[in-house]
Amino acid sequence: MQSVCRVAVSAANYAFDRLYDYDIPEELRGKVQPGVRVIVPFGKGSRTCEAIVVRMGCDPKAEYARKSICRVLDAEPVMDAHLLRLAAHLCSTLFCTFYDCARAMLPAGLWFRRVERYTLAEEIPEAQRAQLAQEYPALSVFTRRKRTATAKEIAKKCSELPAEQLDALCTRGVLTFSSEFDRRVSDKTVTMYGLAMPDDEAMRLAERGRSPVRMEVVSALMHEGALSRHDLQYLSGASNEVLRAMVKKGMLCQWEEEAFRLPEQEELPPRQDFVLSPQQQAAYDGMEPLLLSGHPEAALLFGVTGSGKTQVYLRLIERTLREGRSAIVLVPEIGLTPQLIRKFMAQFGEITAVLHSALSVGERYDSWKRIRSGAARVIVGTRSAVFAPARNLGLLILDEEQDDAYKSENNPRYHARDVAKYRAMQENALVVFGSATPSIETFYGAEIGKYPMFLLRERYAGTQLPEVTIADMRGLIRQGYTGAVGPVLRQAIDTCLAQGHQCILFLNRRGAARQVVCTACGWTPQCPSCSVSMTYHSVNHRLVCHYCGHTEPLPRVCPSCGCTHLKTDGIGTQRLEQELHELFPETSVLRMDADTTATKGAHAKLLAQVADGKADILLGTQMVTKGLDFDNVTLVGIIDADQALFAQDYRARERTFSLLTQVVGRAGRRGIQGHAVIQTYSPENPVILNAARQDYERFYEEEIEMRRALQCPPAAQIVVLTASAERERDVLEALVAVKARLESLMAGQFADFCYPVLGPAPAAVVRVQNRYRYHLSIRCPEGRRRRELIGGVLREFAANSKFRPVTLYADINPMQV
DNA sequence: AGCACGCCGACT
DNA sequence: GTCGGCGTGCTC
Repeated sequence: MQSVCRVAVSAANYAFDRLYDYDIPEELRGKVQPGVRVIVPFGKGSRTCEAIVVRMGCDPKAEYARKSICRVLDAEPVMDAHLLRLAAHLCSTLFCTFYDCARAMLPAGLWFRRVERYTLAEEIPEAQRAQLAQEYPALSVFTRRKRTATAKEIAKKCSELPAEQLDALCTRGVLTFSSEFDRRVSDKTVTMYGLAMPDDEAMRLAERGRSPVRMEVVSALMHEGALSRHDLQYLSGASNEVLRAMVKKGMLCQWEEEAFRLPEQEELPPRQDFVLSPQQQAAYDGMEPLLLSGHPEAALLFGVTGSGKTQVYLRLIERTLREGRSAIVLVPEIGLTPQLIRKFMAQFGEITAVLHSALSVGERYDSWKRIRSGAARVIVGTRSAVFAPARNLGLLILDEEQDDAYKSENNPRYHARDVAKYRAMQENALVVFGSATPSIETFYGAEIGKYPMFLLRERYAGTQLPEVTIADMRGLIRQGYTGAVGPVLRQAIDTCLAQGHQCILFLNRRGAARQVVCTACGWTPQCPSCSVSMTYHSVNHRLVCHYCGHTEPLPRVCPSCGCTHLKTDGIGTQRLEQELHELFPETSVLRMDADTTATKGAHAKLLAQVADGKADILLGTQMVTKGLDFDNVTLVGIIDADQALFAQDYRARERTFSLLTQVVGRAGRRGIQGHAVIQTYSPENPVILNAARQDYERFYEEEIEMRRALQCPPAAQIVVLTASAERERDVLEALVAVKARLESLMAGQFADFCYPVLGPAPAAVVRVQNRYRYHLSIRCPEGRRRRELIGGVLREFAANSKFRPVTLYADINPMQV
């Protein structure tokens, strides 16, 4: 039996993240194996530290004294050989530590200990408790006020856990037992607040106390009736303390409510048999041999919006399952709707597992365990589900593969597409990239013959593509139109409503992006900790920073000149909602954006209202673009198509094209000719024209030329090194030093890997949460030399205490530069 | 990161 | 003489 092993420690930072050798004490020999987590002494002071066993054995020419493993945390591995290799591959290509990868790959539930709690039943009065305590001394831990205690607390007070007493008390109904994770990221319940007295009385009380915050709380609750803690704090700006005090004063009442749950226990619709259309069947027939080939494959399923890609996925998954293998389906965060989950649940029943950020830590952990055990073999989830410990993986599907949500913005800054390709290669699986508007990278791969491509050109059930009108918005203001809805769109809405149909209006901007400007001196409110101006939210009359979430009330007078005329400018969904109420007073408008869907379950409720025909106009941001199939929606309006084009990064055109194409595709689903109106100030822009024609190939041809000229992906990869610190000078000094180091290495040792280093340049938003951010960028190909050069420089940097206040990280092809 | 070691100034 | 300031270096 092996007596030594090599581990990756959690305490390591990038400068000293390598494998460390440890002795395995005799009594732990059988328990230590690759993939289990252990506790080891580490560093000068031999502090205890968590680590993961990466392999057995040790460095043969090691001449140092080894320390010994203290404890083994897992009975069975939490990472199999494939995932261990994947983690090693990711940390070398993405320049992060092994534990950064492990934390991304494993469910949060593994990192927190379970807490076992005993609670004194409500109907037990204090006197009875005291009496029972004579028979059961364990009850002396509880008092009139302390009615719940953890197993640890009880064990401490009683010198040892009186398990028999506690069991007996539980069976007698005196105590109840619960076992939960001690730090839960998202709970199954949310705390709700409501007024505990009549509205006017509460308001009078708040006024008498001369407390503006309390008045805000009362008025918010007067409007909404009841609100979750999160929403109430957002609307009123009240702190936890204020709310607690108001509950204590008897102004508010507080209760727990069930939070958003995925429809797991809900009755599932019966499994539907479906027949593939000829083109779907052709795509399936093309991919089936790839699935069964027994070696790694990748394919692009290029299907226009509404062509029924999902049916092809379902058939491929069925086939995978028949081979005894499992399948992972990834969807962008925004695409994972209850409707989609229900579809998979109905088809595959209890072997389906869902991995999604709305799950509580416990639920996520349970899903993960079911996958690891092999009980769940169809995994549907968002980005991080690409790491699901699927047994015998046969198929990986990335739906809407061009979506930005597949790229992680935190360490490890991976792209799910690349991880999927790597996993497929290692585990001999098939990857299917599905999209109506493939990313330029993927389509390029298909063009050069790297991936076979399968087409779905017709929309399901012969639905025609909508007729598209481009509405030129130039010069309208001069003609007296000040609103967001121009005459062409207005006419189209009228026609649509007159026919008894519904319409969707899409505004590519968040909630209430209204800039505040002082009409006298031009002052605009800035976030105190970020270099962006704050926007005005009319629901709560507050200014909000979209980068750090800071909010403050809208000042009555301009703090700069004292003028009382502050103009709240711009168009947000809220303002547009008002405008629509004025234009179409008889119709019901439903708004769907980050604000109205903030409360749990709100999203599903809104969708149900549209499906039931209770709303004539659905108005929203990004979230209305995907996955919504409503038979009665015949008109789609895009308020401001140019919005996404303004961003200067290389992906702006692609994002705009994809967004417009998808939104346009929402109109007219079944048998009815749909209509789309695109409002724009640049009606000759080729991206907009191509999107209106739904002409992907033409867009691609123009875009790939642009990417070649600008040396952007897929023509080249961009490595961006970002430095941040509280002092701007530190950031710049550090980056100048890093740039000099890179250049000197590329002049010498790395003469074979020499590329221009650009920068330092300020990040798109220079200051976020009081930290300044600048970056360097290098366009260079991936490979061993890049890993050595960038990895070496980052390691040197992390080891250099001179740069202590500055953090530096690398990002490959970041979403926004 | 976090801890020990080490080499100089202010102190009971 | 020693206590403690933080610069330097290492982590199996």
